[in-house]
Amino acid sequence: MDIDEQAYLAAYDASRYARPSVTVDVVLLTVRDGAVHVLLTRRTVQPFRDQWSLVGTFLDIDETLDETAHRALRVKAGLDDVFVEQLFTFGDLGRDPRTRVLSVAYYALVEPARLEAAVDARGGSTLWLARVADGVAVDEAGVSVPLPFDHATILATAIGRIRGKLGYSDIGFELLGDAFTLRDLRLVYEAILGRPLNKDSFRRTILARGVVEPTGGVLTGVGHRPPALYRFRPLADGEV
Amino acid sequence: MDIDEQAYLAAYDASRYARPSVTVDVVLLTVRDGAVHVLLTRRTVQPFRDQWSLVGTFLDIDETLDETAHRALRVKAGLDDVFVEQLFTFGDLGRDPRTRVLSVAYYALVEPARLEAAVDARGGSTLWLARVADGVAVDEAGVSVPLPFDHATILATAIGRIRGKLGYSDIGFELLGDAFTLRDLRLVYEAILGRPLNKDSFRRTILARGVVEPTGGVLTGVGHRPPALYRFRPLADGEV
DNA sequence: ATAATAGTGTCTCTAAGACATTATATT
DNA sequence: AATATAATGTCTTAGAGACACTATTAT
Repeated sequence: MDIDEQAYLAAYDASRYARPSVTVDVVLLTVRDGAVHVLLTRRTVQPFRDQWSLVGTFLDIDETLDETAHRALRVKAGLDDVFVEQLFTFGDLGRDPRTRVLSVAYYALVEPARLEAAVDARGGSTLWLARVADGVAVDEAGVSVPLPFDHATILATAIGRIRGKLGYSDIGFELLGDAFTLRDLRLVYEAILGRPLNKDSFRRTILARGVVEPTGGVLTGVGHRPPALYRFRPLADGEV
Repeated sequence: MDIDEQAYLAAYDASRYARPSVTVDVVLLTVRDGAVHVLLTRRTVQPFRDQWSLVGTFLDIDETLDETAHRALRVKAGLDDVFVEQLFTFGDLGRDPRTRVLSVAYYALVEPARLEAAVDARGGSTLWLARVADGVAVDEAGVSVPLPFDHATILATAIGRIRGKLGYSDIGFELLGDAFTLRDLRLVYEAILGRPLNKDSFRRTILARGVVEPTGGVLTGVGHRPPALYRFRPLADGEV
């Protein structure tokens, strides 16, 4: 860095350019009872006060985007150590009635037990694990839930993204606990894809990929032949 | 919207929250001579003055992110009507020495003839169509070119993304003109994937997908049997 | 014993790789 | 005529769907 550049940086005034506000909104998903669910939080402030919305917060000036996503989950849902991945940045002009606000959207995947515990801890009036049908949040009666801002678009985008990533990544395992049956795994896949999968091919394909290994245990008390339990085994670099 | 909400919005002060600066940086790619190339522009201002960088600009407060990407291409490279798609938003703390700057990165794909015309129009001292090897911009001697900010990461991310999208989208056709041979198309795929493809399977797979149709013409003057010319045929909705 | 799902084995079908063969231009 | 690539056809191989059959538990 030369003298010119040092002088330039010292004199730099960030307010010369108009700057938008930036939020991070997180689509926190799980699969329960064969259906995708999204964690919604009731807004306590204007605008859209009392409406159910995605978990989000304004970006702090000294934290990375990933850190903002984790902070939103920690503060708004009491969750730590959640798998998150950046989804898309939404920047349409009218998307926030207050002012120009960009939303850097993330999706997060977590096993249902942890989400249910989070909802129980905060109480059902502030958190709600809503079912998602065809990319739309719906209530118990199957009626679609209106979401503020462009959160409906963000949710639908997240569903589309993880649907696509399911085939070539290991994100499906984020939605399961430490031990699971191949049936559990298949139900997760079917819920996300929204269609049934061939039971036999699924077993063969998953086992052939080598991404799961038997724990040695079986699941008993199910009224039929006990299925073997598996755990996720991340493939070593370069391993087939 | 109720009275409370109207009053709230009227009184809203965006400066309450710290706001980052936001740029849009575009990875403008093409395939020429069997290799991926990226359009770089020489920086005329601090920081990193005179270094080659991606095409980018600060977000205007009243334009969408897509519009900013198109404006960057128009102003910095003289290109209109280019295919662009959002890539990822980069927000690490130290990525810009001036202040906190988010970069919403895009990639753009265009046929080589248009890019060469753009470089010729502006002159080689401001624009450079650099070859990309293994996700890294290199000069004529194959030596890697240092890029400012985290532009090297952005470029590598773009290459990875289009590599993945090649299999399940039609982005490959953005890199070709109106009429092309199946060989041209295969060379584009091979350049992006960085590996040779089976010639026969490629022909069969592409034709079976039905995304190209013969123009009726052939390419002559090639010293061997003239190959048929094809054009891109976007599939109708629901069409296999 | 019955019901229900787990798990194995086999056949078929489809798509891709390998390779041989014919076609048609330039030189 | 020689050469180079286009284009077609056939054989093989790998993986997924379909389905039959056996295994093992709870009730």
